[in-house]
Amino acid sequence: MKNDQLLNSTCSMTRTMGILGGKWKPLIIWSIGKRRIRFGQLAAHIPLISRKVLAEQLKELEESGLILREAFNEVPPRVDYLLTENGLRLLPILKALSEWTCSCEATVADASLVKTAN
Amino acid sequence: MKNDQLLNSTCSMTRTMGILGGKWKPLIIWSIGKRRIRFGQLAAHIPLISRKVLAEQLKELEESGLILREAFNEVPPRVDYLLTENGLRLLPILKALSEWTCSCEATVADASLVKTAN
DNA sequence: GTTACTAGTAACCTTAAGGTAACTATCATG
DNA sequence: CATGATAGTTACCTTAAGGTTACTAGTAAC
Repeated sequence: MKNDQLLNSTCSMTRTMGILGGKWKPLIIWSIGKRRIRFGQLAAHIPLISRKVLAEQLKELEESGLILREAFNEVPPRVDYLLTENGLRLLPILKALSEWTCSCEATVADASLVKTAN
Repeated sequence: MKNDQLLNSTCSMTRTMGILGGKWKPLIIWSIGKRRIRFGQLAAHIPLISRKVLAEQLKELEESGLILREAFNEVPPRVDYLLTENGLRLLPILKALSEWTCSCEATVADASLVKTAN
């Protein structure tokens, strides 16, 4: 599946998957949050993703207009990432998502308690 | 990356990606919505996904407790899918996501209007 | 009595996604 | 004067994800 096909859909949920689909982008946006953060910090914050993939995803997020990349002309290199307006507007939604996950886990935990009680 | 690693994370956003990560699951949940829907209808509703992958994703969603599968013992076979409580609670969040996408597109459209005006 | 219909599944193959290791440049420290 | 630190990138390879085709079963319509 080419991602373009998702992006060109007339269904806005399908286009959403074209922008945010995959395993990493919401997590990266959430990890950046409201602060300015360096590449290395970000990589340390999300240890499950390799630096190569992180760099790729960041480039795509920049192209989608969700993050800004600020490179300083220093050696050793320094690059900061931060969310754009559009990226920031995603944060409360991501927060709701993560709370949803926790509440789902709570229902599962309750169910297993009941099971244990039998 | 094994999906289990995401699911076992201590970070709830990472676990969220373990549950909903990928390109299809939110779209499938959104397509089911509040109704009861047959496999074939669902496939027709999301033409970009193949039936094989759709079946796989539905199975995973069922295992995650987000959808229910009701098979009728008929020939030709009939199977209905519908959201569980946990699945239903996701709908408003997905709606917010899709509205977010539309509003992002609006800002891009505005920007190109400005550009055209120059 | 052939055909179509449905909801998958299995085998097989292709493509996308991800991982690893090596490399760059230059300044600061030991 | 060698070492380490940073933010990547490239080449190369592996793994995950997805697509295609063929197949099933029993009833209904033609």
